[in-house]
Amino acid sequence: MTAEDEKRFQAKIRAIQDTMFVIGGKWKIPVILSIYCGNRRFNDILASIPRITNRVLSKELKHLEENLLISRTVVSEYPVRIEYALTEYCLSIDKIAKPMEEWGIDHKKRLVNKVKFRQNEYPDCRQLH
Amino acid sequence: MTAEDEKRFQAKIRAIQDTMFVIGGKWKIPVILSIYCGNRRFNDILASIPRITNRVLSKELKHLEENLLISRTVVSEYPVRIEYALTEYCLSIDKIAKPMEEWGIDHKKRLVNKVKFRQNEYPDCRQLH
DNA sequence: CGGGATCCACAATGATACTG
DNA sequence: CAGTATCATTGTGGATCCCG
Repeated sequence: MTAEDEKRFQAKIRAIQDTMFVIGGKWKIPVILSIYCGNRRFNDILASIPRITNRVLSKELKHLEENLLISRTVVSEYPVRIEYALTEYCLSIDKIAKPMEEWGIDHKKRLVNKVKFRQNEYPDCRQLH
Repeated sequence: MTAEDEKRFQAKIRAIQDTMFVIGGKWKIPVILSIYCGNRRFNDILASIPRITNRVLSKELKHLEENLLISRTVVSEYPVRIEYALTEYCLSIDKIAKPMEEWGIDHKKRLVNKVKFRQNEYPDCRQLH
């Protein structure tokens, strides 16, 4: 393995880690999908995702905003509202979400006989409207 | 949003979370790439990934083996060796790794002016050989 | 309503030592 | 060599309260 190969691999790892940093974790995809589904206000999003707390949601929204995936708009009416929306750019994550979804489905079939498959079961999401 | 849409979204979220559970986290991609690069023995892999500890590596290897991405073979010569290798199936993660890599690279360009981009800087990987 | 501040429990990780 | 065991530390998230 040459030094150039090394560099390529390092770059690859970093890029993948970057992606995971942005959309990885327990709540980012649910938050994005919640907004995608029509929830625009903090408490609506909060209510739509079972078991999430306001502190965590707050952090996640900030993170997603910093990464340009969502926008935060102060609507200055009375009373003042705050609205979240997906950015155009956010739709680009479908490029990764799709393959991940497909792989996840395939993988589950492969492990159908195993018990210890997933630790953090994603909760029922019945309130997504 | 109908009840069926709801179910579809729940399934989508779960599938993506499943994928992240399997290949997400700090070390799984580095471990896979290390083996891909030719490291087959525990201590070689350990030495090739900066800052990983044997305890964590041990867990990661077990996790990857349970998920059929790597194989663990006891070579009964004298002295006994243990060899890790990628499975054929493991190569299928390229379907996700590629899009993630590309997205990560694009995303970084977009955030070139932001400082707080990535928290856990992946270490220099100079010992990957 | 949209969060921030604080406190606390538990999980994840590191360091070090040890074993078959 | 290929890990496990133990302990200390850190981090992460939940629960709760509070505030403009």
